Amino acid sequence: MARLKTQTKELAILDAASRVFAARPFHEVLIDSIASDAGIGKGTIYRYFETKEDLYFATVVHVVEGLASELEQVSRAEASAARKLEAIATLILGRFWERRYLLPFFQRDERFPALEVELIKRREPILRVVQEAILAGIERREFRGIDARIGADLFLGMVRSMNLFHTSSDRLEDLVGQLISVFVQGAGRRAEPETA
Amino acid sequence: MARLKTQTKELAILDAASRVFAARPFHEVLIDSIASDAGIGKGTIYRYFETKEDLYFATVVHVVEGLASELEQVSRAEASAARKLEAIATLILGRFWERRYLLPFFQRDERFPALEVELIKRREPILRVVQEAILAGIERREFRGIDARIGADLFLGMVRSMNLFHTSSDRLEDLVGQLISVFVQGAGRRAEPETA
Amino acid sequence: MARLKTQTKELAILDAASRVFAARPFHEVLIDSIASDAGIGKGTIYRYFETKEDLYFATVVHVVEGLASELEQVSRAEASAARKLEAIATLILGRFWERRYLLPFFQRDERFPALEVELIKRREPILRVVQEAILAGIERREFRGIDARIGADLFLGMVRSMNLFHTSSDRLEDLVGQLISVFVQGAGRRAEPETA
Amino acid sequence: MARLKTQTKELAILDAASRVFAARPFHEVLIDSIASDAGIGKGTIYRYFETKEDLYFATVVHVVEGLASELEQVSRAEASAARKLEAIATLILGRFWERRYLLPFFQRDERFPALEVELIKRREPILRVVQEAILAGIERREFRGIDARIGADLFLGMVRSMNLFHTSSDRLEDLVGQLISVFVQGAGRRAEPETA
DNA sequence: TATGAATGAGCGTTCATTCAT
DNA sequence: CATGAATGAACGCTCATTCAT
Repeated sequence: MARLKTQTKELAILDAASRVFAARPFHEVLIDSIASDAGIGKGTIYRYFETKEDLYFATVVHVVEGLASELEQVSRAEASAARKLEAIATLILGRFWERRYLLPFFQRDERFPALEVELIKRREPILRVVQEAILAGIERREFRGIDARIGADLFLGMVRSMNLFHTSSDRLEDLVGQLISVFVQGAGRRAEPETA
Repeated sequence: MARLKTQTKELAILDAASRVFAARPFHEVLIDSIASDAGIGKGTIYRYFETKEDLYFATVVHVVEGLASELEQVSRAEASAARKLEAIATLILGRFWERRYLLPFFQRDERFPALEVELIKRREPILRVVQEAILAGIERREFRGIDARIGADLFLGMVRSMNLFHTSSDRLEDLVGQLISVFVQGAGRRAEPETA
Repeated sequence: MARLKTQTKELAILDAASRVFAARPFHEVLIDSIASDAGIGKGTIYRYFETKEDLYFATVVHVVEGLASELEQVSRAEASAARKLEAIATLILGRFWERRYLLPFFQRDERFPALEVELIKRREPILRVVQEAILAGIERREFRGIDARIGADLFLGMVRSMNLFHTSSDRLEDLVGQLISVFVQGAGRRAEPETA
Repeated sequence: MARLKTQTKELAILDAASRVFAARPFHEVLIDSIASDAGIGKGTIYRYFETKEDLYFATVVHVVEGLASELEQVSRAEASAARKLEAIATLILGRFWERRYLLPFFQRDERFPALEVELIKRREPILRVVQEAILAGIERREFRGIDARIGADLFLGMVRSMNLFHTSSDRLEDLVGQLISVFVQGAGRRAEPETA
């Protein structure tokens, strides 16, 4: 049970950290804020994480892993590529709708060159789920043969944009609908005329 | 001439600031670095800008305005919507290919809630150029009737992704090609009927 | 038996503390180190000693008393003053040969003005043994009539120097020999008359 | 003149530091205390010294060098060995009569193993002056052939004792007199009887 | 006007002490 | 009684900002 308690407190810290880091950039986050958000003393954080940077890194990993495992459920479902991507976008945006800052977690972060490689590795699972959805779409002849890595980056770039720039009147489903529509059909008109 | 000198020095500071802010997040940038990059004394910066935040804001405005005026050239050219968007993406990525950090300038930045509105207003010109290209495309019946504001956000999100995640082996033209191809035609296959 | 147990644990703490305090200055000693050296929990120390300073003080007293009782044996023995001082130096240096830090215990320590008086009182027994040896020497007309208090301070100062600056190639007996020789005969040559 | 100003401020800091470090052990000295003793802001100290440890080391060097150069004057004077040692003791004790803590500067300080070697090297000049006085005494047949290194350590150990344990009623000259008397003639009686 | 030395508020981190188990 | 997880006061160091020159 001590084990459980420890796990619990570490998780409480990570949850608090993910809330606080989500709201402000690294250097504006005070360890004190995280401690008080977690409802614990500042020193306690240092029982679980050696430095502020370690905590930041652990938080990114925590958040990304949580998201990745949810995304993998989606990925395993039987559905068309478009439906899968729709589910992915909905899930990511739903999770971060009110926390615009955390998304930088999924961006390159050159602040910590030493962690850069590791962060990119952690971003992989999410990128991979998108890539797999695209590849499955290509195999099922729903998608044409685009580069899946670049396609996934483009897709996630659109998701990030929707996260950063949605206004209070925007509805999640609408934005996802537009996003999927552009990603799948493109903005261009069908070339019907040319068949005439 | 004094006027000119002043202008010149202010510009020198803004140029230095745009280089330095482009390389690191706000809080890691030292006023000293900007001063020495500009080849002037640290105190001089405070003759032109009241605080570090003011300088940051002025730098964003400076960079965005420079880019916006270049983009407006593109916008006025006679070309298909796809070509215009291609030129826009090429211009933005070319300008920031080696400076991954500056792009956050075009993102919402909740660090300065007081400046938020102003920053969004400054981002407008760029967004507008993209929106106009899309609207022109719709008018010319090259594009279908998508929401131009959302379409522009999606487009810029893809551009941002290419900026953040390109590797050293990626070539600018290829990435732009893929981006335009996805944005215009989508990832989906043409509807079967037309092959009949 | 509970009494014995308590005594035992208190002694275990004091022994651990004397080892740890001997190795580093007060502020670099962690209560944790003492606890783990004693093989007990950190909280336990606080059952026996109110604060770190109290423990430090008790440790000095403990060490000094242990040394003093050994020195008193020497003092009671029937021997020349020179032999007694030799035995005293040998005993002190032997005990601290490998622990250069504990000797500050025998120095004035202005860190704790409140304890200063008490510490000086605790240092007394050692000083007294040396003083008594000197006084006995004077009485036995082996020594001339020097001030015994100052003489004892000078003697202990030499002992301290040998402790602080001996190198790995120095042998204890040699250093003690030189020390006694200087203290008893001085560095000066015998007065010429005796050569006549 | 800027050069002079800089020198002046650095010296002011070193002087303040030597006062403050002389009064308390390293870990009890606050950078703030040194700054306010020097009458400057805390940050200023960091313009001249990288860390607290660097400042400590520089202070030791500063004090020792100041003392060493004074001592070398003594050393070059034409006088008997006893007179030279008397002058040395008077000079050291006079300088530290009211600052008991600084003497640890001349002791081994295992706190900074990295600096240990360097500190011992800095202590050299002082030790050397004493050694040279002893060697000169031997050559002039005022002293017998004792080991000069050990003799110098013993001598400085006595000086240190006088510094640490003098009381308010002690007079400097008396203590120095006793010290020299013991070091030169020893505590032992002349062996007159045996000449009889 | 331009400079850069000086400043001190502010934050990450440590560790003696407490107290629930 | 014994423990060690939790605590927060305290301090070294940084860096935006000021101001004497």
